Amino acid sequence: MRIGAKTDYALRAALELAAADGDRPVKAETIATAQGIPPRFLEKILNDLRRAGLVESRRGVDGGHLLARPADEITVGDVIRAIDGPLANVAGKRPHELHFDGPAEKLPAVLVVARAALRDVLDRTTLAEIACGELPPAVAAIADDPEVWSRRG
Amino acid sequence: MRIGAKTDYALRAALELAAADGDRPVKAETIATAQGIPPRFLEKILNDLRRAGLVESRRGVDGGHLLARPADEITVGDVIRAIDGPLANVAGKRPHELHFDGPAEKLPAVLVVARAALRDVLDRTTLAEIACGELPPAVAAIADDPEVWSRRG
DNA sequence: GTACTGTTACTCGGATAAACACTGTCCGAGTCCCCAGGG
DNA sequence: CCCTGGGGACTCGGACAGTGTTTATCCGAGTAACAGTAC
Repeated sequence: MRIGAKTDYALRAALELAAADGDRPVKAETIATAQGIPPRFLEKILNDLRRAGLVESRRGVDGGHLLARPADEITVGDVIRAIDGPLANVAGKRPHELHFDGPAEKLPAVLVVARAALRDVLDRTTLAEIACGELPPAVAAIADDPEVWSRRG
Repeated sequence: MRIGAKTDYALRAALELAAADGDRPVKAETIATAQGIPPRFLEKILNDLRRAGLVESRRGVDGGHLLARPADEITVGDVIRAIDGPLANVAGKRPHELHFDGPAEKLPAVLVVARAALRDVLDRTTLAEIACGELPPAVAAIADDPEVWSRRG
């Protein structure tokens, strides 16, 4: 699970929009200073999110950006996919498209299960839940286990 | 979860070693032709695996490579970490090292849980289990669900 | 009052670029085993 | 039978290169709201 700076920025920007969720759009620069994101780069990112249908933009005075859907209908997985493409890929292919011979035959199955495990977390948690600090019960239960935080990565 | 060609090669090479697990080493080129891996590149990969302590090598006639530990004590996660570094990183840091202010405060918790979910699959499944086609029950149960294979990823 | 025009503030989209990672190749050097040959 | 030397087979390690990705930056163009102005 490699998450680049761009995707990280996108997630935090989306959360900033989720928190400010009124009718009034939020300016790119407001988000940039709030989260310490390079302003010009952030514009590009918001563009990507807009093209993915997650964000809407308004030009002109008092313009800015706002979420295209309610914050409780957008998941972390949605944002990651908008920036990075599919959650899991192996050498450029999706895990379920792989075909190996010999002892590696069952390897794709393991990777597919790993992808499912990721989805189970990332597609279950919405921006609204993170923004107001109340994670889904299944996620919060694991996050409360200190073991999960300390061990090697 | 982005897995590059190199990590993919490493996994398949390790499985090839797991399957041939006798005392006699396997030549790099044998593995390369069996799995369709560029031979020179594979040598580099086997070197990385050796430096990570997963593989041992013997030079000379009848030399080659073999697993440093029994195949049922090496997990998929071990191989991925040997090639790629930590399973999860966000903008170059480990998920549990992140600190955000404002609405993104709980984001690291979600990512840590996602990492734990990945580990739960990748650190549970050993090379031996894949090589002989018998996945751990918890993994096999999910892999048998056709839903997991078809949906977007 | 209405229509027109200009200003301002912000987004949109593409061009540009440095740094880095990925994928793969090449080659010389090191090392081990086996066999041959001599004592 | 033992010892020694050579050759073949294979790994070791690093240098090198082409390509693509990441992480930005910059700038001109588009556009919406608002204010001011002429009729």
